[in-house]
Amino acid sequence: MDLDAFDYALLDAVQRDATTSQQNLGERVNLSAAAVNRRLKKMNSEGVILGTVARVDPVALGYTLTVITEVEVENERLDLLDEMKRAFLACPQVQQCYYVAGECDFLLIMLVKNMEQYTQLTRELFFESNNVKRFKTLVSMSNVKSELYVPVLA
Amino acid sequence: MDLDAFDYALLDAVQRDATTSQQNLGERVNLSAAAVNRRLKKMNSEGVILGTVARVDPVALGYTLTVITEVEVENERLDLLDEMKRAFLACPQVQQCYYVAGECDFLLIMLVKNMEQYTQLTRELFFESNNVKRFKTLVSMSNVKSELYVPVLA
DNA sequence: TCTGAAAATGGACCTTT
DNA sequence: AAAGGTCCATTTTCAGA
Repeated sequence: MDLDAFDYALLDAVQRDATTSQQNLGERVNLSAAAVNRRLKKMNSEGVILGTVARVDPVALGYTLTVITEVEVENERLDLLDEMKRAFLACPQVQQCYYVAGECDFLLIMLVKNMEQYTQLTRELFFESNNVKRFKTLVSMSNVKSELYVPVLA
Repeated sequence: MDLDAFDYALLDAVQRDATTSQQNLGERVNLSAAAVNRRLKKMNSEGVILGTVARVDPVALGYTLTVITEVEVENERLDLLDEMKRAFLACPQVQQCYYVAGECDFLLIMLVKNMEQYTQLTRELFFESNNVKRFKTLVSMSNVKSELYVPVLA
């Protein structure tokens, strides 16, 4: 799908605040509300817009700790890696998981309530997998920035 | 603010899909649409819900590379760290930034179109700062998971 | 919890390029 | 055809009784 300047402007706006009315969006980008509606609908169905979600404050739910874990695997056999990916995907405390090139293999960003919960999770995710050679834990002292905004300019 | 089981159910739902109507949400959690409206409004104003945003597919906008950078600083003076934080915050390609305890100091997750763009960004963000001792780059080969969902159960 | 007004969405239809 | 605009019906939101 190819996108024009109107689409870019809309993507920028809805990534910042998806509650803005189509009327209001239209006024900003110089388009009728109906045209905005059509474009958003299309970008949704084409998968440019993956979805619309509420962002929740982790602290309000007791998740005061962000932990970053670098995981090194024992064996890079595809079926073993897939099994690990599945386990990470299924774990709600894993917010993000990247499979990376280089010395470590997986990088996880986890949200936990306290260190005990993290310890428990390491047991389930790392020790029981039998394919983790070692892992390194980094604890976040401050979440300077945490968003999924995709730049539309530049 | 304290939250009950209804709030939890609502937070779970709107984090997955914020386009669901309050009517529909009410049916799922056994509450009238008006009650759902009041609760969501309250959680928004109290900051439990930080906002509602559209999630965009980075690839659709040409961002095919996710790069993770571990930054080690030269000097931990607060004003210097704040200046760095500000630079990271202001850079749209930096999706996430954590200030961490341990051997490295900042962990960044960046979205770039290609390696040239990354090289350019390292110049702006690291070399020009004069406070970066060294940095290590990890390239993501697959984004196994990438969301900001906060678990409501467990 | 119910009711109702105001707002928002999304389709139909016509016009322009 | 493809995309915009206007109009209109339906749905949704949200406040007051």
